Amino acid sequence: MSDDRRLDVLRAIIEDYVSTNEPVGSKSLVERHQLGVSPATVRNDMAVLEDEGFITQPHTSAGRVPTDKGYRLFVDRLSSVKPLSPAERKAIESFLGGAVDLDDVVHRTVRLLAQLTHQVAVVQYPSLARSSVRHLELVHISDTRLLVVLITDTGRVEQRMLDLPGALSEDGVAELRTLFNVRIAGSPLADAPGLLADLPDVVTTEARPNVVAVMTTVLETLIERPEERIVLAGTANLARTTALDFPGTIRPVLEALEEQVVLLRLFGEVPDAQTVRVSIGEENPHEGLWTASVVSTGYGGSSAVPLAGLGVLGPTRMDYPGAITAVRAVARYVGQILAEG
Amino acid sequence: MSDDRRLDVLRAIIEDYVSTNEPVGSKSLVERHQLGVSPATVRNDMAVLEDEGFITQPHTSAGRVPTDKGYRLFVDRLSSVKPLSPAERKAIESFLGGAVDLDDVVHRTVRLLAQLTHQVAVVQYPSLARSSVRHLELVHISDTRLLVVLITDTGRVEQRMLDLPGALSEDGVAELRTLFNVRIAGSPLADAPGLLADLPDVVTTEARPNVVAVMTTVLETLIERPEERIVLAGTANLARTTALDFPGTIRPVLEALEEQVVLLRLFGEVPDAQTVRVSIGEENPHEGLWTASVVSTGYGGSSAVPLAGLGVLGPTRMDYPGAITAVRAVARYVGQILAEG
DNA sequence: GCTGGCACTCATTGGATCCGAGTGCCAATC
DNA sequence: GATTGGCACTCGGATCCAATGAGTGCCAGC
Repeated sequence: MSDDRRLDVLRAIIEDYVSTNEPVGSKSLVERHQLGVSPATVRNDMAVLEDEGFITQPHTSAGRVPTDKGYRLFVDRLSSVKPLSPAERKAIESFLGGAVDLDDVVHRTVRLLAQLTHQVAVVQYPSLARSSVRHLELVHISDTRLLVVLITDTGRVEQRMLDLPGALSEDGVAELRTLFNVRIAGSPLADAPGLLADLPDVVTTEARPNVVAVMTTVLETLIERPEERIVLAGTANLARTTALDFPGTIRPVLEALEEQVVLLRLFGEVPDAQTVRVSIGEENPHEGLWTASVVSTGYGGSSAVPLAGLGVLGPTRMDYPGAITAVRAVARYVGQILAEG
Repeated sequence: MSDDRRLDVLRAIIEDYVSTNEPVGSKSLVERHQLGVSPATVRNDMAVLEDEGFITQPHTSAGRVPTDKGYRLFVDRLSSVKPLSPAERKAIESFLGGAVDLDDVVHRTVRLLAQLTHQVAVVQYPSLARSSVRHLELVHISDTRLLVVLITDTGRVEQRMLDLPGALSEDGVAELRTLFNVRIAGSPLADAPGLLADLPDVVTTEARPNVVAVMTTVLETLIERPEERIVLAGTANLARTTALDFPGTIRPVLEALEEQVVLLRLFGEVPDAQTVRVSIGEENPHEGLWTASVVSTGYGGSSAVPLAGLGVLGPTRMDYPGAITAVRAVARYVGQILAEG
């Protein structure tokens, strides 16, 4: 039964190709790995692997290159988990530990991921919808102007300036503040519309316009503005790749990375925080990313319902075990930090 | 006196080179422009221009390409201001007008600039140091926990969680809030340390630890964290450029753009909001940007002391008049919006 | 000072050739 | 039946060469 060896050959091909970035031939394969067979045998195995669609040759007289399907098999069945070195673990801990607020956490995370994996890193801000209200602050600017500040338990802060339809004193603002906080403080943002729905009915007619105005602003604030929700780092790593990785140019990839919609779809259904999802080449939803792979996972929140996603993106010729390990570890630490903060 | 015509020739060379991205020869020059002289005459002028270092030829039998020095002269003396089309003006106004808060303004601005100029756009967040305190909000989370929220007149919000050395009731928090706001609300952040310095001395001994704790946090918050202060867009435009623009690869440029330190230096001494600064090729401080040009200006604040900078970056082969116009116009609109909001 | 003419340069292009890495296949071997 | 050495074959890449032509510099004449 030589099925096992064929998989060994596939693994060897992928490892060599990832590290050398050159199509790998039967001879160099047996030289670099202890396969215990001759090049001719390996060639037979390679022919079968090619028939099955796991590898391909760029041109007749060249070595083999893994296909998307080959990487897929490698990731699913062949790659053993690569443990994090104590030094790396320490680096993650100390680098993320120094963060002072949510923005800082997110930015440190994305740069750390880019550095660990030498790929493009992508981190999504904790979703507003899945956070809870820590506090709603109303700041009296003038009698007809109010600053609405919404603070979530993940440390996110959203604010809006608001022109009131009627005048409101400092004390009036304080009343409003209590009115709102009693209802929504501590509750998930998603529940806010329901919790506030009856507000206009429980206040006096004259207070109503102001209450409605504040309520409208608060509810508007809950609507995500996708523009600001994703942060990138390490795009320069894309330029490190060669013509074999991205046919022609990295431009479509850079363009895809600038479209927030595309990035959001990468985290469309984030897996739970324990699972790392790998999306290879044409498995990706967006055409511009068909030459790339994405390793992503959820972080924060409960493990079943993560707060948001993070991950790395690179050429399909990627060190998957390394990327998976890094992504998982970073996600875990970020989750911890958010839970503490 | 043929000096004028020589400058006309330089202008023509730059215009052609910018639009065609190919070294321009004497023959095609006279074909595309009404210079009123023969190719031979133009050749003589070109020889002089080359002697003076304004143009160069990539190889002997090729046309001429402008040098950094040539672009410099073009920008300083030759380029007439390109007016904004009404459509563009309208687009700027409506696109920026829809912004709901500071983050939104900044992100819309950077994307707008990238789209208008087809270059990489860079926008710096309004500097904390040059803003004033609109309000300092202290939110009582528990008796030993406080959320400090600093809101500036530019709409920027910074927050910190704080563990108190001693217990503090809701009323105590309210007192503290007043204590601080009376002193610093409305004042420039830069003055805050001076305005708060006497605080520990005017409160009771038992209140002092808490006051000092809050004070420390507030002052820490004033220290800029450079990591979050700059936003990019349009990096995909870099990949659009050819081998002539960036020798070899765009990687050093992308790398420079990821180093916040480098970007901050681009705005090191922002010119006043009326002036647009152009930094060409090797005039740039960072080696990675020696093949690029930066068009930047200040925005917001008083025109003498702008709040921060914005600009675009691209190959030295850039449409300078267009970029200058776009940068100036966008800066003006953003300044207006910040002043209103 | 401008222009037409002309010899010269040299990157680019296309074609022809060689080289070699790598393959597929087959007969021999274990 | 799996493995292996041998061998013919393929074809991309490197090298060389000649032809091409865009563009130049220079000069004599207007």
